[in-house]
Amino acid sequence: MAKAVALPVDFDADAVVVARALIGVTLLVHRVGGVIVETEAYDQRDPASHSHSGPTLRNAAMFGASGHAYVYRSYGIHWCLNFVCREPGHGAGVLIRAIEPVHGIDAMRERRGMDDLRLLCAGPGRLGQALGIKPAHNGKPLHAPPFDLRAATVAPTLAIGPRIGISKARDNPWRFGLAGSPYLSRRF
DNA sequence: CCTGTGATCAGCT
DNA sequence: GCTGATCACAGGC
Repeated sequence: MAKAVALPVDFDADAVVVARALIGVTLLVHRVGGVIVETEAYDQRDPASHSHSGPTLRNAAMFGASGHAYVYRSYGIHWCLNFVCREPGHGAGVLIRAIEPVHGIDAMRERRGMDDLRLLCAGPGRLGQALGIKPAHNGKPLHAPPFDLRAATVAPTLAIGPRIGISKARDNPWRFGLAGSPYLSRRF
Protein backbone atom coordinates (compact mmCIF):
# COMPACT_ATOMS: atom_id res chain seq x y z
CA MET A 1 0.00 0.00 0.00
CA ALA A 2 1.29 3.39 -0.98
CA LYS A 3 2.48 5.55 1.81
CA ALA A 4 0.71 8.89 2.00
CA VAL A 5 2.80 12.02 1.67
CA ALA A 6 3.47 12.87 5.27
CA LEU A 7 3.21 16.35 6.70
CA PRO A 8 5.04 16.66 10.02
CA VAL A 9 1.89 17.79 11.86
CA ASP A 10 -1.76 16.69 11.69
CA PHE A 11 -3.75 19.64 10.35
CA ASP A 12 -7.10 17.96 11.07
CA ALA A 13 -7.06 19.29 14.63
CA ASP A 14 -8.03 22.39 16.58
CA ALA A 15 -6.14 25.53 15.57
CA VAL A 16 -4.67 25.77 19.07
CA VAL A 17 -3.33 22.20 18.88
CA VAL A 18 -1.86 22.82 15.42
CA ALA A 19 -0.36 26.16 16.46
CA ARG A 20 1.48 24.46 19.34
CA ALA A 21 2.62 21.56 17.16
CA LEU A 22 4.12 23.87 14.53
CA ILE A 23 6.73 25.38 16.84
CA GLY A 24 10.10 23.87 15.89
CA VAL A 25 8.95 22.70 12.46
CA THR A 26 11.07 23.89 9.53
CA LEU A 27 9.18 25.84 6.85
CA LEU A 28 10.68 26.31 3.40
CA VAL A 29 9.21 28.10 0.38
CA HIS A 30 11.26 27.47 -2.75
CA ARG A 31 13.98 26.16 -0.40
CA VAL A 32 14.12 29.42 1.53
CA GLY A 33 13.08 29.65 5.18
CA GLY A 34 13.85 28.22 8.60
CA VAL A 35 12.44 27.05 11.93
CA ILE A 36 8.97 28.26 12.95
CA VAL A 37 9.36 30.05 16.31
CA GLU A 38 6.01 31.88 16.66
CA THR A 39 2.39 31.10 15.71
CA GLU A 40 -1.16 32.20 16.55
CA ALA A 41 -4.40 30.19 16.41
CA TYR A 42 -7.66 31.50 14.89
CA ASP A 43 -10.89 29.50 14.70
CA GLN A 44 -14.40 30.30 13.60
CA ARG A 45 -15.88 30.80 17.08
CA ASP A 46 -13.20 33.42 17.69
CA PRO A 47 -14.34 37.01 16.97
CA ALA A 48 -10.75 37.98 16.11
CA SER A 49 -10.62 35.44 13.26
CA HIS A 50 -11.13 36.33 9.59
CA SER A 51 -13.38 33.26 9.39
CA HIS A 52 -15.69 34.38 12.20
CA SER A 53 -18.37 35.90 9.94
CA GLY A 54 -18.31 33.09 7.40
CA PRO A 55 -16.78 32.71 3.94
CA THR A 56 -15.84 35.72 1.80
CA LEU A 57 -13.73 36.06 -1.30
CA ARG A 58 -10.66 36.83 0.80
CA ASN A 59 -10.93 34.06 3.37
CA ALA A 60 -12.21 31.28 1.07
CA ALA A 61 -9.06 29.20 1.60
CA MET A 62 -9.81 29.01 5.34
CA PHE A 63 -12.96 27.06 4.46
CA GLY A 64 -11.12 24.73 2.09
CA ALA A 65 -9.03 21.65 2.79
CA SER A 66 -6.78 21.51 5.83
CA GLY A 67 -3.03 21.43 5.25
CA HIS A 68 -3.27 24.22 2.68
CA ALA A 69 -2.08 27.83 2.73
CA TYR A 70 -4.26 30.86 3.44
CA VAL A 71 -2.59 34.07 2.27
CA TYR A 72 -4.14 37.46 3.01
CA ARG A 73 -3.16 41.09 2.61
CA SER A 74 -2.69 42.91 5.89
CA TYR A 75 -3.27 46.65 6.22
CA GLY A 76 -3.27 46.89 2.44
CA ILE A 77 0.50 46.31 2.39
CA HIS A 78 1.82 43.02 3.76
CA TRP A 79 1.22 39.42 2.66
CA CYS A 80 0.73 37.07 5.60
CA LEU A 81 0.84 33.26 5.63
CA ASN A 82 -1.52 30.91 7.49
CA PHE A 83 -1.93 27.15 7.55
CA VAL A 84 -5.54 25.94 7.26
CA CYS A 85 -6.57 23.35 9.83
CA ARG A 86 -9.61 21.32 10.99
CA GLU A 87 -12.25 20.01 8.64
CA PRO A 88 -13.43 21.75 5.48
CA GLY A 89 -16.37 24.03 6.13
CA HIS A 90 -15.29 25.08 9.60
CA GLY A 91 -12.82 27.85 8.85
CA ALA A 92 -9.75 27.82 11.07
CA GLY A 93 -6.09 28.50 10.63
CA VAL A 94 -2.73 29.22 12.17
CA LEU A 95 -0.89 32.46 11.45
CA ILE A 96 2.84 31.93 11.02
CA ARG A 97 4.31 34.93 12.85
CA ALA A 98 8.05 34.34 12.91
CA ILE A 99 10.77 31.93 11.86
CA GLU A 100 14.44 31.61 12.68
CA PRO A 101 16.23 32.23 9.35
CA VAL A 102 18.25 29.14 8.36
CA HIS A 103 18.09 28.45 4.61
CA GLY A 104 18.52 30.99 1.80
CA ILE A 105 19.49 33.81 4.12
CA ASP A 106 21.00 35.83 1.26
CA ALA A 107 17.74 35.63 -0.70
CA MET A 108 15.78 36.75 2.37
CA ARG A 109 18.14 39.68 2.98
CA GLU A 110 17.75 40.68 -0.66
CA ARG A 111 13.93 40.63 -0.50
CA ARG A 112 13.84 42.47 2.81
CA GLY A 113 16.41 45.06 1.81
CA MET A 114 18.17 44.73 5.16
CA ASP A 115 20.80 42.56 6.87
CA ASP A 116 19.81 42.17 10.53
CA LEU A 117 19.12 38.45 11.02
CA ARG A 118 16.89 39.11 14.01
CA LEU A 119 14.53 41.30 11.99
CA LEU A 120 14.48 39.27 8.77
CA CYS A 121 11.44 37.13 9.64
CA ALA A 122 10.29 38.49 13.03
CA GLY A 123 6.62 39.23 12.34
CA PRO A 124 4.01 38.03 9.83
CA GLY A 125 4.59 40.85 7.34
CA ARG A 126 8.37 40.57 7.49
CA LEU A 127 8.20 36.79 7.16
CA GLY A 128 5.90 37.09 4.15
CA GLN A 129 8.29 39.46 2.44
CA ALA A 130 11.37 37.35 3.28
CA LEU A 131 9.79 34.16 1.93
CA GLY A 132 8.34 35.84 -1.15
CA ILE A 133 4.73 35.04 -0.16
CA LYS A 134 2.27 36.18 -2.85
CA PRO A 135 -1.45 35.80 -3.62
CA ALA A 136 -0.48 32.94 -5.94
CA HIS A 137 0.33 30.88 -2.84
CA ASN A 138 -3.22 31.19 -1.50
CA GLY A 139 -4.94 27.79 -1.36
CA LYS A 140 -1.82 25.84 -2.32
CA PRO A 141 -1.15 22.52 -0.54
CA LEU A 142 1.63 22.46 2.04
CA HIS A 143 2.76 18.95 1.08
CA ALA A 144 4.01 19.96 -2.37
CA PRO A 145 6.36 22.55 -3.88
CA PRO A 146 6.95 25.38 -3.44
CA PHE A 147 6.18 24.46 0.18
CA ASP A 148 8.28 22.05 2.21
CA LEU A 149 7.61 21.27 5.89
CA ARG A 150 10.13 19.28 7.95
CA ALA A 151 9.53 17.84 11.40
CA ALA A 152 11.18 19.33 14.48
CA THR A 153 14.31 17.53 15.59
CA VAL A 154 13.91 18.30 19.28
CA ALA A 155 10.86 18.92 21.48
CA PRO A 156 10.71 22.71 21.95
CA THR A 157 10.01 24.51 25.23
CA LEU A 158 6.91 26.62 24.54
CA ALA A 159 6.16 30.19 25.53
CA ILE A 160 2.40 31.00 25.62
CA GLY A 161 0.58 34.31 25.72
CA PRO A 162 -2.18 36.54 24.29
CA ARG A 163 -2.20 37.30 20.58
CA ILE A 164 -0.76 40.48 19.09
CA GLY A 165 -2.50 43.32 17.25
CA ILE A 166 -6.12 42.31 17.88
CA SER A 167 -8.86 44.13 19.77
CA LYS A 168 -11.38 41.29 20.22
CA ALA A 169 -10.84 38.17 22.35
CA ARG A 170 -7.62 39.69 23.63
CA ASP A 171 -7.31 37.40 26.63
CA ASN A 172 -7.23 34.09 24.77
CA PRO A 173 -3.68 32.71 25.20
CA TRP A 174 -3.43 31.52 21.62
CA ARG A 175 0.02 32.83 20.76
CA PHE A 176 2.80 30.23 20.93
CA GLY A 177 6.55 30.61 20.68
CA LEU A 178 9.88 28.93 21.09
CA ALA A 179 10.89 30.03 24.60
CA GLY A 180 13.89 32.33 24.60
CA SER A 181 14.25 32.58 20.82
CA PRO A 182 15.82 35.86 19.65
CA TYR A 183 13.77 35.64 16.43
CA LEU A 184 10.31 36.33 17.93
CA SER A 185 8.27 39.32 16.74
CA ARG A 186 7.98 40.38 20.41
CA ARG A 187 8.85 38.98 23.82
CA PHE A 188 6.20 36.97 25.62
C1' DC B 1 11.97 53.27 26.68
C1' DC B 2 7.55 55.07 24.63
C1' DT B 3 3.80 57.16 21.39
C1' DG B 4 2.26 58.84 16.79
C1' DT B 5 1.76 58.51 11.79
C1' DG B 6 1.67 57.14 6.87
C1' DA B 7 1.24 53.53 3.55
C1' DT B 8 -2.98 51.24 1.25
C1' DC B 9 -7.05 48.02 0.59
C1' DA B 10 -10.85 44.34 1.58
C1' DG B 11 -14.63 43.90 4.26
C1' DC B 12 -18.05 45.61 7.12
C1' DT B 13 -21.77 49.06 8.85
C1' DG C 1 -16.53 55.99 6.17
C1' DC C 2 -13.89 53.24 9.29
C1' DT C 3 -11.23 49.22 11.01
C1' DG C 4 -7.77 46.22 10.89
C1' DA C 5 -4.06 39.01 12.49
C1' DT C 6 1.57 45.34 10.20
C1' DC C 7 5.84 47.78 9.61
C1' DA C 8 9.20 51.54 9.43
C1' DC C 9 10.41 55.72 10.78
C1' DA C 10 10.23 60.03 13.49
C1' DG C 11 10.21 62.33 17.74
C1' DG C 12 9.91 62.80 23.03
C1' DC C 13 11.23 61.30 27.73
